Amino acid sequence: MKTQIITLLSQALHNLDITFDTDKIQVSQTNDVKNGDFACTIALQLSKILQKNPREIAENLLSEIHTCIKKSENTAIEKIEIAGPGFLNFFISKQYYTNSLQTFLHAGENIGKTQRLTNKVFIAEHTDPNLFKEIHIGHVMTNVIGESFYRLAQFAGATVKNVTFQGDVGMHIAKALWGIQNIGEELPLQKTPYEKQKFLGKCYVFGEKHFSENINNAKNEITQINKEIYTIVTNPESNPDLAKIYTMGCKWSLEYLETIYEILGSKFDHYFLESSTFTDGERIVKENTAPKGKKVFSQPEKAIIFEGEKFGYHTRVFINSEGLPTYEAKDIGLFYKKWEKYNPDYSLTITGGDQKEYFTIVKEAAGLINPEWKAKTMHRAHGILKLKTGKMSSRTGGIIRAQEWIDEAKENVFQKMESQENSSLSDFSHTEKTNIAQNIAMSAIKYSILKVSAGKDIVYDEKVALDFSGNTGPYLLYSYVRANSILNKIENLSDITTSLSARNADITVLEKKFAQFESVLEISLETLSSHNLANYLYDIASEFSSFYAHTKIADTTNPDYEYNIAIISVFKNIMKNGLYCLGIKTVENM
RNA sequence: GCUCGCGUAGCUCAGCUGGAUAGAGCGGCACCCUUCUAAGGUGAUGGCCAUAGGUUCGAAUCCUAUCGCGGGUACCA
Repeated sequence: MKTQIITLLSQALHNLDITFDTDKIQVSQTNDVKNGDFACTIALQLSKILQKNPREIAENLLSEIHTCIKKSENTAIEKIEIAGPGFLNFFISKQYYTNSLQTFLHAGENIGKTQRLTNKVFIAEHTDPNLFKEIHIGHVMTNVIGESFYRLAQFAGATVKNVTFQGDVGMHIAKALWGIQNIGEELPLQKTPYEKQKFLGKCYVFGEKHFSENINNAKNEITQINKEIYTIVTNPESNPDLAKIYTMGCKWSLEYLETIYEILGSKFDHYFLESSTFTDGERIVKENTAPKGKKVFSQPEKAIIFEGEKFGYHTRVFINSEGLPTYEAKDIGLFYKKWEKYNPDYSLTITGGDQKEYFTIVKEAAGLINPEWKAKTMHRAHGILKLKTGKMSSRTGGIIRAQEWIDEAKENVFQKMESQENSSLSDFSHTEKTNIAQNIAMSAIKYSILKVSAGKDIVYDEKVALDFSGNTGPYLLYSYVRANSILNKIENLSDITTSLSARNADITVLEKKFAQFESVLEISLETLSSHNLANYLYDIASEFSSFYAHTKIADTTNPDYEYNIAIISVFKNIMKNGLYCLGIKTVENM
């Protein structure tokens, strides 16, 4: 409809011999019924250029628009008014809304899916845990944001690849290995994957503490272990004892990670490991180091560096003075691997905000090696999930484990479910209720992350996990459950909604918002801001709740019965697909 | 120091390619279950949009400066 109005306006402008760039015509959907359905500021924009009173311009435009409408036999626009300083307010006919509702209904469960990125390969890299270390709430944040973009790209028709880059070599591993050797505790061989992971995390913290405070010569020993790890991955025989605990630890971590990915709802197409990228990274960096090669990097002393100052950034080390590749070189290796494996059109990486400049610099260097790497890579830095005490760090052990956060939320939801009166869940088994509780808890966690614009810090306090009313994930799920519950009671649903006649009562705000769904999905992906989608879904859930409270929907005596059912049906599909794009799984009962 | 980002209601945040009276949620106040799930709905209250200038018919939005907070700043990731 918006484009129709713009076409109409540009036609009218043309007829009046006014030159104005069509792209600059501003038409927006209004929030207040009295301002019509769409408003245009064209007369205000023109007043500067034409040196005329905006209302006068609006009058002239209006009569020309009417002429154009008559010629084109356009019936969708019912009325146009001039308001305020010179707004043109367009009122749309009921029949138009009936037709579009019918279209949305026809789209069914595919509503929101487009072909925009067909034949494009889109990689989403996120979560990026370090083996041996604990998975904390910061990882959840990266995961939730990344998963959302993965799904948005999927809805846009792209060939999507969900990947993660796991750190299995480097100082953190050395610290953990040293910790295992020196902590003086028995290995939890018979324990659960979670207990094993906790043990590894504890060893890491132990090693880190001894390293940073250099207790018992730990610094030298750990540095030595770090060097050996790089050898072990290609030749385990170089240090069989160390290789044994290294392999064991990696296995434990990977096993546990699978369980947490399962809970988070992420399925990865590929797991990149640092151990398999550092060789390529190292090679490529050396090939491009002055005096030979492309001279991307230089080696003024022992370390190989990238002089970022030339690009307005700062210098970063790619291969350290020990001759070992840093994370920077591993990332170069990752660029290489991604292109070798997928040759993506879009390669998105999600990290914390503290890596914003780091990533920009590595991307800059990568672009000098292969321009495509830079051109097709996007980076979304998100804020830090902070404790009130400050930035959380797994180095110091001051972390909140992802598992604990989720378990706590799940337990809270379960309690809430049990305390509900008139619960529809009374016949459900404990397992079924637990599953529902988990979905609701995850919706609360995911939505609390996605509803604010990525890039901003989230200050975590206990309430985040406890908050289930208002602008929250459970509120959205609840609206879905209520809509679903109504539709389940309708027997001949498809018969009712095949051919609608115009609504007798006024057009609802809810159905006006349906038309925005597709563009919200598009904007969310293009601007890498899922909070647009999150806020949109809250908006329609809120409209739905109000509609629900004021209208008896399943009332067959209501002349708008069929129309109302159609609205609810479309709402349900939009909510389901919208939540899917946020990585939130719907529940049928709660 | 340099550099990037942020500062909107008591709290947490939307709104920022300039447009009609700056919007939500939470908390507090007053109502609503003889209607499909009250994890809900309705109403009232709550704002020098950090500060000071500038551009403009029009600024929370753009520009400049100041203050406050945070990230980054050579061998961590």
